[in-house]
Amino acid sequence: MLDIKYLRKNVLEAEQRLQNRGVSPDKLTELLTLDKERRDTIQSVENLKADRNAASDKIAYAKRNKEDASDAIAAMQKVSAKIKALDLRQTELDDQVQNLAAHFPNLAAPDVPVGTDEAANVEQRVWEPENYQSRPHALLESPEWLKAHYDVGEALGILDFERGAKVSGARFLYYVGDGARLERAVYNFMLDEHRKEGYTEMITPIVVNDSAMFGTGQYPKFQEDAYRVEGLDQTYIPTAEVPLTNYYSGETIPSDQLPIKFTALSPSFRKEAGAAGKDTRGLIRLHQFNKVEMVKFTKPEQSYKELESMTNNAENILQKLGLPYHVIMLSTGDMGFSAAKTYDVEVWMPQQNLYREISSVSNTEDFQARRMHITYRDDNNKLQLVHTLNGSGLAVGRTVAAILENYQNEDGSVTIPEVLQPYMGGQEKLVATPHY
RNA sequence: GGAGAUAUGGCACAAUCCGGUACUGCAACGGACUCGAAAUCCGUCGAGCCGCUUAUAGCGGUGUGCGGGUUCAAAUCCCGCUAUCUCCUCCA
Repeated sequence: MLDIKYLRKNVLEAEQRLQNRGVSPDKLTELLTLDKERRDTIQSVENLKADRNAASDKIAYAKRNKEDASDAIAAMQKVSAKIKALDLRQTELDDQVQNLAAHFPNLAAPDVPVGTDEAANVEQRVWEPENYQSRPHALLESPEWLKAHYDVGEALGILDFERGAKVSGARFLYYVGDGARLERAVYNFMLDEHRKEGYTEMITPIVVNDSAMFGTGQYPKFQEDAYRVEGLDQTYIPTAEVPLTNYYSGETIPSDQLPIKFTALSPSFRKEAGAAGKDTRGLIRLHQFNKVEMVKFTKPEQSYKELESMTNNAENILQKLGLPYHVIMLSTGDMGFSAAKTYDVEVWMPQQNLYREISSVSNTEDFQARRMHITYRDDNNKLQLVHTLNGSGLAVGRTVAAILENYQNEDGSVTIPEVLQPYMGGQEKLVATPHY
């Protein structure tokens, strides 16, 4: 949620910044008009209430002295009727202002490139392992035997998309045998790495209420992509960002505890409405996938430093796994609803010959904190909104996909990245196993 | 799932039956005493949110778990909801 006082006082600047995020200036005018009417109504009703409070005192005083107060009561009956009508009007206007404001995306930080889509994104840096040139995957033209991760997985008998579709539907799968073991190794490795960086590990509810979904900005605008429990005020989380960030909703965090860092593995559920036909095969786009998430609560002055370090925490995982990647800064048109600034980390997929998003790290500044009412006390003991950040660290399924493509061998086997071998009982390779 | 109870400031509580300025204590803050501190004494203290204005402040509104209703007036009466506790039932 944006600060309506800021919008009121900086109309021209706000119009421009909103336009950068694809919001027409008309919307702002509409909001501010409603807001003005709302404030006028408040003033009228508050004057009446002040009168009524004074009159009520007099009535109470008269009654205590056994005096007649029926004239005053009759007069107040009329005033109260007026107050009731105005209160009703004010509630309507409050709702309208809130509903409208709830659909405004966050404003972008000043250094975010302005653009309408991903074409305006700006590459920040590229990384690949030192010995990467020695592997065939780095060749500009992939060798013929190089397979897509889903073909590797199916040939090894460790990914079963068919049975996933049979039992659940499209975009669901079973991991089988070493596949399940590899997935488990990957997320255990990620959680251990984040723990070393000072993140507190959490296991969260994976069903949350509407107010939590509103708090992080999924609701009210993006309900069609969510798995909502029918007839209940509950939704299967699209990301652990929701329960992790809402952990402190409505609370004041003691300022000496900031910054606070959480990490959690959770399944993520997405309907992928509007993505029909995209990435229909493999682990890239599923209705249910595992993700290790990172969340931070910080003071405003430290949030951008923490954004950089959170991005580095995501990169660290890929570096230790030896997977090539690059980091891009998203443009104003490509960022998510709640973000003020976002870095995407994209991993190299040699068979597709392109980078795929494997992590998205955002600073939402006080946008989510204002929706959730998460505050701290500053040096003057005044309540201020915290800044919240979130990032994937990383999408587990996509990491498995990247390993299968980057570490596959000509004989169809897959070498297990060294850092994962201790998590797989010392196993060094995935080879085809008899299957069920 | 069934029955009962509870929800009031940072904390602990009173007022609820029978509607009329939300009591008191602790904590906190300011001051006195003291070389200093403790103790003691005096004073202040409804957080947050909203609006207005002469804007580091002042005034007003709101505010007794949440949402409604009745009333000139609701912590108090009525309806709905949520959470917590106890017991029963069930269960991993």
